[in-house]
Amino acid sequence: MAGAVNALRAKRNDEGQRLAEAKKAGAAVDPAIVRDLGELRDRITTEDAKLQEAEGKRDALLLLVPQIPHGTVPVGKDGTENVVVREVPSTVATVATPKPHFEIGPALNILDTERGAKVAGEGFYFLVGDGARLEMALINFMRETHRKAGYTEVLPPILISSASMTGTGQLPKFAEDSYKTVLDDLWLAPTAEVPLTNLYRDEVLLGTDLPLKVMAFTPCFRREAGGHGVETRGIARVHQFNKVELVNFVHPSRSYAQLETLLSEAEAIVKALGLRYRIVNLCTGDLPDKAAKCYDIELWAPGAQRWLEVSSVSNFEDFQSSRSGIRYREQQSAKPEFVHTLNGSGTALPRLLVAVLETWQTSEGVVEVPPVLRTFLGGQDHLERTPFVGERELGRGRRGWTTN
RNA sequence: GCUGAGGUAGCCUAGCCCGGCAAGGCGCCAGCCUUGAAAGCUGGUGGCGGCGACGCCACGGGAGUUCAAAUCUCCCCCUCAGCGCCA
Repeated sequence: MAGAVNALRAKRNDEGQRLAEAKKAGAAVDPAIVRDLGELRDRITTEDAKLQEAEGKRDALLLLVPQIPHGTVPVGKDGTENVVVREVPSTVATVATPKPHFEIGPALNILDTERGAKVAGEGFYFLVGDGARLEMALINFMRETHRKAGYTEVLPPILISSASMTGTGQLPKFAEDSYKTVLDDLWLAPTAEVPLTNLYRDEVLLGTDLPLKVMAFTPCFRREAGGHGVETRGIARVHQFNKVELVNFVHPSRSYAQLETLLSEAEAIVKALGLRYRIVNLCTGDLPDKAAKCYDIELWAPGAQRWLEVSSVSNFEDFQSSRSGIRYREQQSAKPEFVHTLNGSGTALPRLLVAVLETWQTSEGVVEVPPVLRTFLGGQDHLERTPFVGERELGRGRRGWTTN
């Protein structure tokens, strides 16, 4: 079909050229030829319209085709058949009856979900005082760790065009999972993966650029439609959270070796914090459509008695690069080929914060600061309670009316 | 947001007024030359299809006029300058 239109166009170009030359030579223009060419144009227009329509349908379908899982992905129907690759115990002595973060946080007044709901609604919260400082310390510890591992830090846009959302696979399938602005065609990034991967959209990288490692700390926004119940208690599942994201652009022949490296880079964070964690190889039934292979890092929250996913480390092969036109060329004469894109959270707050609070509590109302974070908290070795504020806190914070 | 000027190959630029195969430079690659290098010379250097000769597509994006559009018309996007607004 494409070939037929091509041939018609070839004829038009050829005849048109002859007409131009004849005209230049001063010959009279034969009206019959002009009429024939007009008819030819109309045929091209109608044939091309058919072709465009067919190609449009094909492309829309192709966007829905999932990535084929890698051979090392276990076959399974859902999350229950994921394979735990390894589990690493905490290096911190646990208290007899650890409390969940949603009790520790309010007791120290470093976490305020009630006022979060007041200001923005269900699924939003405030970190206050040392809660905010601990989160920033975690972020800065991660940024420094990854910078030393060779990452270039980026502060990206977090409002994202539809084209970029399509390039990384958020659209068309997951539109209802993201927030969209009303007056503009802009989406709130659900993850820094979107701006970071689209950094080099529609570009050809040099073979010597690879592997290219970029990271970004950003807020992330997710509607989490339908996700309510016991799992949403506290801040393990919220609409806005911070995350340090790692993205790699890799030569296809090295992407699976790089996946292991990326996993170890994300793992280094939770290990340094002394947390109990496990690595899970997602089975075919639980694997996201865009990923060819994906490891989850899950943290143990001793207070809530739950595993919390803090990182997904994935190889997308050319799923994203083909949608977003990210290619590389080995040498000038070579054709450009699609790179492989990988990404991993390195890692997501606030679940990391949850695990730190629950793991590092030493006794009633006391949370120690993990040693690796102390330089980021002015040398402080435990969290201070934030003074309670306002009438609603009477009776909790041992404050009262002024008495003079 | 307003006014004006712009968007041409990896980069820089000509062509646009006046429609008829996108010219040149830089950079890069290869070859020649050279003890080696530089310089110089020759060739190559957008995408898709084809084993290939070759063909089609491509001048920010889209629509239109025309036998024929980088060139004319309309809509949109982006960049820059000035003005306005603003953390």
